[in-house]
Amino acid sequence: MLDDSFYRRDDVTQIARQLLGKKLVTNVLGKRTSGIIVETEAYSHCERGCHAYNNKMTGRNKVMFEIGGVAYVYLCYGIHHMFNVVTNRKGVADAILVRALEPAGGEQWMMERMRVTSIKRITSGPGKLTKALGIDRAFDGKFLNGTDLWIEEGLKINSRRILSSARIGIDYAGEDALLPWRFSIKDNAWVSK
DNA sequence: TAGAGGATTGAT
DNA sequence: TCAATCCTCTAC
Repeated sequence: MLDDSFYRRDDVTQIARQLLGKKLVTNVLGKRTSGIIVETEAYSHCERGCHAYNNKMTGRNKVMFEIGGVAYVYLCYGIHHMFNVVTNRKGVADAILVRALEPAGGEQWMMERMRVTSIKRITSGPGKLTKALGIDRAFDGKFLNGTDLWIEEGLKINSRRILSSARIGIDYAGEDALLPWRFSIKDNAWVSK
């Protein structure tokens, strides 16, 4: 279990890098599933790609303004749940989208939830990993140190193995869409395409 | 209160 | 390339 101080820091891109290799665990209806985080994206209230750009608070994103260490979960395209880690101090809306995991426990439950018989690419995308781990909006605003959702130490990732690139699917953000705030583990097969 | 659109995915 | 699918936000 990570210490609260891990999330309550100022530099969201630094935390996004350090989340790579950590293990995300859920325990939903007695089915424990987990995966190593292999891809993240940082979002800051200072740039237009963020739901809370310019400190705009709405019913959906208000959890982003909470203290670092809680989950921000919302529905996208009416179909997919997105899981984010809220960072920074209360009132400062920064968050990190977890985009892909490498399965690391409970694969049989993930396959059951996804209705597939192979673990191939089962968590390689933000909408897929939430479904595989049973994450939905019931987790929105929950602390990441609970008994049904938490993040713990996993693998040590050498900084030379971390790639950075532009974030996905935020063309509306103008030049902020070009910020290299997407981080992934080099040559990992579970990174989204 | 109506209308537009989204931090995606998988099939065509 | 396109539809699925529904909640959120904005404007009227």
